[in-house]
Amino acid sequence: MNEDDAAPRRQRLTRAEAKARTREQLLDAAARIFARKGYAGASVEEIAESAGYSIGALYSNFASKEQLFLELMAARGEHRVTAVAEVLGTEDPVDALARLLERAAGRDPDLMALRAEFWLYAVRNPEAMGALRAQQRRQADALIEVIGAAMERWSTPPGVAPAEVAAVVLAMFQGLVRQRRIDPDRVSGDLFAQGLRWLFGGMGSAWPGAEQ
Amino acid sequence: MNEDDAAPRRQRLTRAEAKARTREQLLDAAARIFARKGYAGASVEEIAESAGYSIGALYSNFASKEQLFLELMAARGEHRVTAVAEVLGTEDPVDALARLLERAAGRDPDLMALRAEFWLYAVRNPEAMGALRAQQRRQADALIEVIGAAMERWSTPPGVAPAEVAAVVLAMFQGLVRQRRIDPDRVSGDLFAQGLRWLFGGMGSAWPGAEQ
DNA sequence: GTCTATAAACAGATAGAC
DNA sequence: GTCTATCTGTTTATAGAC
Repeated sequence: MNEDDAAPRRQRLTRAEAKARTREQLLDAAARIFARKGYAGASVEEIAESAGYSIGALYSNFASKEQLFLELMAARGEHRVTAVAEVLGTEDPVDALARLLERAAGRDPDLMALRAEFWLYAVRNPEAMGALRAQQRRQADALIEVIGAAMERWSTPPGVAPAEVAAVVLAMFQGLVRQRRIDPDRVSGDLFAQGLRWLFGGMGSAWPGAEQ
Repeated sequence: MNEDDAAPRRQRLTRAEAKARTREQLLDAAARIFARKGYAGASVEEIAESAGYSIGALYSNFASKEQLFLELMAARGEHRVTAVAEVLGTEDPVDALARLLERAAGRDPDLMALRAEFWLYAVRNPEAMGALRAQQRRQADALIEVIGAAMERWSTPPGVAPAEVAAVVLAMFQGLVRQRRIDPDRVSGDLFAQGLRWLFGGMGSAWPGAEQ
């Protein structure tokens, strides 16, 4: 209805772009503060200040603290379209897998805390579980692709489902990262790669006493 | 100085016993509420009411909300001296191990939430990490005993440290329990036992392409 | 020892200025 | 669109009655 429709490109930013930029900055700040203080422990004032805005600006972009958190939950995980092709070119799939996940965790030190916060929130508010489930499935699917390809180009076992392997690998990884934060002396950095070797080594051989 | 010293056993409870009982009830309530609402989200009023007492009674027994939480962190984990001997008598160590941990988790549905809450608190307040570390070591040590014995009475590999195996097993278990709460359809109940079979099966065989 | 009442600080959310 | 000022409810913690 106004001239912006005819001339969307101005000197710098249109109003819509400016607002979108503000939203992104607020979401980034929210990720930071929620990770460091927790959902209940973080205040909207601190989030707004950390983004360089006021409380009013926050409420102009998000209906409530809870909706801000939910939007953050839904948005994060989109960025994690892991570089699958890169991993497949290497010789040792286990080392590559270990490096892939270590790198993903090392990129952001607050990431595991935020994930734990998401998990707790979803456990306590089941109506939000869908968002977390979608995020976990994206993560698992990316891993399934890598693992499936690695299993195929290598000493492939017959009846092993890549989806199950991916779940176990992810569980092992997340569990070890959490344990390592508590007791670094007892959980060495190589333990994940070691565990992966045990895991993949046992997939081909049958278990003595197991009929499956 | 009074007659209680001479006659500690009365009709019902001494004053000290009554206070200790109140403390225990408050700690139980705190575990419940902290697990359901989180540390910051729980109010001392709700904890006191859930225990059947008033706020005043709570502050008569604990200096602050934070000290109540810290005392809870230090106390829990004592109860978890797992029944090791029972497991060792069975034929299949993997099934036994799977049942052992599943039972430990199934006993209290709030347990994983409380553990996650402890982890987040300790990550955010490093001075409290020692208490969590002590708790994790007790848990790991109990598992090391079971695994070490199982590894010995069975197709024992030579250079595998039970402590490392225990860490990996625990990580896999905790990770799968968390994933299962998010997406039960993709993480079946048998997956943990399956993962254990892969893991132990691969410990004996060398990995193709690995020199260790 | 535990309860009631209250103090003091802080939270989430809103209204109107600019 | 964003900021300042404020309303309202809730929180931790304390003081004094019993």
